[in-house]
Amino acid sequence: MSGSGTRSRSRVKEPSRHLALPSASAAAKDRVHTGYDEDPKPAGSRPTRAATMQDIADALGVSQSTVSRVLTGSPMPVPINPATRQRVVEMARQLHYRPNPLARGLRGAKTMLLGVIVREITDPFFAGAIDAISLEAGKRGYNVVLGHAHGRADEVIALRAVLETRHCDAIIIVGDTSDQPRLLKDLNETDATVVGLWQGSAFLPGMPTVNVDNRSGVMDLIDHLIGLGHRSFGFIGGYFTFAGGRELGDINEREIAFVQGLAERGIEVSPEYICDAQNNYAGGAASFAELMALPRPPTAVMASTDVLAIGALRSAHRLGLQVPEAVSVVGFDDLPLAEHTSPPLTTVRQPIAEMAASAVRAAIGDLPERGSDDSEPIIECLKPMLVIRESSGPARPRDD
Amino acid sequence: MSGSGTRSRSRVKEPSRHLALPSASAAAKDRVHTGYDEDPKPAGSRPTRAATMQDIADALGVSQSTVSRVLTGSPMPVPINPATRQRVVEMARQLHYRPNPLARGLRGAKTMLLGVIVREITDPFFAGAIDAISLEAGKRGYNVVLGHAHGRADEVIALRAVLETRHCDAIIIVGDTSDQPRLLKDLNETDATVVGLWQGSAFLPGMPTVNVDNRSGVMDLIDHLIGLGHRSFGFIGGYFTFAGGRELGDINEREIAFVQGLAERGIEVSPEYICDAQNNYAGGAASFAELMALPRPPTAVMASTDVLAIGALRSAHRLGLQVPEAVSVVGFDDLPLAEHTSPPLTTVRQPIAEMAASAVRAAIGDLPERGSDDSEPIIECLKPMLVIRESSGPARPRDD
DNA sequence: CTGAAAGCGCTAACAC
DNA sequence: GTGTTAGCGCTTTCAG
Repeated sequence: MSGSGTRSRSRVKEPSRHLALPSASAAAKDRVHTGYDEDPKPAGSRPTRAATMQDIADALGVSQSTVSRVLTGSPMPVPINPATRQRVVEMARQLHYRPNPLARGLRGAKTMLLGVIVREITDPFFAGAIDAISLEAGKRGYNVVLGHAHGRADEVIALRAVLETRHCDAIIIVGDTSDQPRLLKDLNETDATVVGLWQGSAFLPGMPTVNVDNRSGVMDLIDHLIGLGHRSFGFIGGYFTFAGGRELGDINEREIAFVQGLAERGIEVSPEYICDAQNNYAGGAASFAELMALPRPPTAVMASTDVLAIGALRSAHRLGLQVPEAVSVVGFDDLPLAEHTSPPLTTVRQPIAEMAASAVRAAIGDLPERGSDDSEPIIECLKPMLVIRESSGPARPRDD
Repeated sequence: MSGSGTRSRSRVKEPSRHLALPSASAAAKDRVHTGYDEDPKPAGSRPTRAATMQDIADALGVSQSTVSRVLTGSPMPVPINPATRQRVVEMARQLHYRPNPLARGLRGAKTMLLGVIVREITDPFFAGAIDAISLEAGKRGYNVVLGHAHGRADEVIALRAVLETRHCDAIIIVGDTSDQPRLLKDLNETDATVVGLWQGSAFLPGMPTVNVDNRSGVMDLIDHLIGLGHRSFGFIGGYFTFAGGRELGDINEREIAFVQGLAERGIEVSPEYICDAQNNYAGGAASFAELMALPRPPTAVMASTDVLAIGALRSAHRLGLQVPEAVSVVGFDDLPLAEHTSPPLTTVRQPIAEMAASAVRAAIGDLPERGSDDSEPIIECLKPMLVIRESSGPARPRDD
């Protein structure tokens, strides 16, 4: 059967297709003139073109659909002759066959790509987040496409790019984006599922979101500090350059929780005890110095992120201030570095892995086997955990 | 002309396609079964299906190829009636038309995706590298697909995934992979360009690679230290868990340069002065402690990465050793954190941005406008720069 | 068990 | 200027 009506659309190997096939079938008359390339191979660079199913079919004298059936995977809807199957598989390997995901995608298959939009990879916290997400995604056979916002203006563009290029089955937005109204609007025009992670309180209605319970973390910190005798506090907020000076969701929530929580404990904090800085080491250092320069500096400083806290620690060292003897410093996040600073940082640990897992689950569904469970909450809010180390200690006696 | 033979493949909106079209156009008579969408929208979940060119064409009563010509971009090979163009553009917007990259890709278009395989995103150095790469790629309209190796076994798999899913036009491999022979072999079967970044000396012959000049950096450090009077050195090498205990390319090169460079200056270092550790803060701390526990501890410790050096700094602090008075500590990389440690770290700065730019250029060619320049070297090796801060100082007088 | 045929959404060579 | 036609590589009926 390999001789006669075996083709129709079964195109023939032309000189143009640089792929050494075992044999050339006899259907040359079928061609109209594809005009597709008389071997314009530029300059001995690219290796041979990837083999297609048709190549395998032609080489074997079977139909392309048979090849497809064999190679297409397990849920064998149609029984196939073991012998044929065997030959196909063999030839596939021999030809280094690789399925073309684009073609599969066109037919409706998933791309197995998860888009992740993030503000700063360079921020150790987000780096960890990506790590966790990509690990989780990997478990489900997904790869991560990074939509990286290096600056305010770029963000929208990055996102558009990931969207325009609708390669992604789903998208996770990491970090607050309330300053990017268009971004979220755009997202709604995608057919991909969009979920938010660490969106602070700024999530979009209807968008599945997973957050940390910032208030809970801050309260733990406050109670810990108050328990140590502190009554005078400083706060370092943080923002990213391109957020237009606005604080971002989570950090903003932490600041509010700080002020409110203290108030609930009968402690008022005046505005000069609250600093804002760029969310990086230098910003934390500068703010800390500002706080210490106050007429009556606080005995405890709470930084809204570990990065800021680490900057503060450095600043204290430079100022000759012992931590925690002279001032206590606490952070938020519990970065890997937090236990290796001098002194090790008291902070609040975010359940990054769980949060990432949750977000990924919301984005691309449960592990392959399981069915979807629509009863899940749209907004999840996980509690962080207080981690007491050495940067917090008894309040030094007030001077007054 | 819009009336007669207008379709053939111009398929009709069937109930299955949930897309609300503005009007039924004159081509309605063509329809075989107009029921164009009883809006069978499942259950208020997914928004409407993305519009296709055909949808636009049908709505306007023009041919799909006309739509394609209009929407396909600038290099207008064929003149189009401004009026038609206008209507098409308008309808496209109205229908929220988004080109389907998969279909375009099938037709041979680039995916505009750059694969990046990296060992650890969590390592601040690599995080910075990704940042730089993604920035550079963005300038060319490319997005980054992360192939993340969370552990030894996974690496090959991650890579395969990125390859299997041949979405990427090119791939950059960040970090040494000589322990992954299969990986590089696999890569050769791809039709995407593969370039190596920080491959150490382990690059694959023929694969474009860009590296740092590790020897040059180490020599700078050595000379700096010798200039300060140091004669007794310790070295902290590093490896990743899954590299099977082997040191990785760059780190390995640094160790060799360390030993050789010192030898050239007439200084021999015995093996116990060379420690290996996992390349993280804890590893650096442990190795430093080991070194200090030696009968005659070195007066200067060179860590092969800043991460290790930062761990060492922490260890020194815990041991009550002043840096640099008691010991000098130097690193390699110049992480953002390096200038915010206590004391700020003397290290060697890698030209990350330039290296990333170089790699991206090698991977996806020059900026859109420019033509390709084949005269470039396959292997580039950039020189790092010594950055002297406060963690290095005069050698303390020898006890003997 | 296997082949033929119809597209997925888009580009491009060819007609009028 | 615009329509027709042929696919890109693969999945999926529908017929044998």
